Amino acid sequence: MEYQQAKEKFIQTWGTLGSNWGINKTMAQIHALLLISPKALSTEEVMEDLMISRGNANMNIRALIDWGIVFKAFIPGERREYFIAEKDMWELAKHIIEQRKKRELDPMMRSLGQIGKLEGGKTEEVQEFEKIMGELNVFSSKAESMLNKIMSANKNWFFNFLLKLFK
Amino acid sequence: MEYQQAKEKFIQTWGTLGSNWGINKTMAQIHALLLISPKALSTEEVMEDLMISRGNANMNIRALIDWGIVFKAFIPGERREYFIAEKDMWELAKHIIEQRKKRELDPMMRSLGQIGKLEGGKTEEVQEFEKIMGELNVFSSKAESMLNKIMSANKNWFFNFLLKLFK
DNA sequence: TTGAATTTTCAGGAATTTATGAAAAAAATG
DNA sequence: CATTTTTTTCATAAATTCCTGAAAATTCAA
Repeated sequence: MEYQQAKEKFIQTWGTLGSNWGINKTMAQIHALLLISPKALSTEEVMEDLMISRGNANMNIRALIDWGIVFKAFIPGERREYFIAEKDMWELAKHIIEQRKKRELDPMMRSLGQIGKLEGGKTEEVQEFEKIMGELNVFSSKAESMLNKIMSANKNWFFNFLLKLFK
Repeated sequence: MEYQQAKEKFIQTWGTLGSNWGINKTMAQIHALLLISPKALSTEEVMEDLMISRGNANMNIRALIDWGIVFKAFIPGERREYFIAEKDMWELAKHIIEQRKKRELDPMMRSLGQIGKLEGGKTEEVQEFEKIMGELNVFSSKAESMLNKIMSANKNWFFNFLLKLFK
């Protein structure tokens, strides 16, 4: 396959994946473009490559920066801003998971936390409700601690590797 | 808080969570309703409780069944169909993860797999592209094997519990 | 300062997704 | 079978999300 063709396929695929997971397609496509680009790109270049408007490019680049998976790159002698993506897959996954947790799961658990103890008689409905809420809490805290373990395990893989070498 | 109020809050919250993650709101709300319901509900009851149309209720209940997180319940002497949700949080998570992987991640990886070796000279772009593709592959297979381990670990928690009791 | 280059914002329009409701199909009853 | 009940389908409407482009704001260099 030819490079240009492969690149387009990747950008397209990454965009579809994003939109399936509630991330807007353009944002995911910009991310894909920066991910495979060996050098930092300007807003101008992103606009041209993906054929999107300035407003769209700007908004989505900012959003990627907010997520911590794209950074500004300072290019000496250049006035415009250039952008580059986080290329380490584990860092990338870590940031995405952290952000989504912070933005969506935490508010949800807080919202459910507000429910507190239910008044009135313990009807069958109320009992079931309280049971499910309890299980949700247990689940979410277990899942969180596991994710933390996984992420720190993979962050320290090099250290672990050294450890194994010498043990 | 009163039961009815808590129930509405939960359904609302679960619906928002779903739509953030690319699952349609009504589907998530029906799921929430069935999750906290101690008894199986009919399409009629779902429609009434969530104030949605028959078509909408039907389509989304079918989708939940497709996902393997809602089942038909046979109620003796009843003509209509009744539905009940998977209540075990780990089973629930397992099904959702499996399905999304199967429906979205696997096709993506397959699509990227089609890219194969790139023709022509190994320019800087081509090198970077191949590097990122390689890392994506490593990442996705590692992530998959970890998820499998986690899920099976939690499936066997009772066995592990017994093991600890006697060790 | 001034003015050119660059970035940001946002109202309105385009595109996509989701819901409705009535008709068709299917299933159960007798 | 014929009839009634229940489920499914799908064209169109409604709602939501996303994009554009031009104007406003900001930044920078001289």
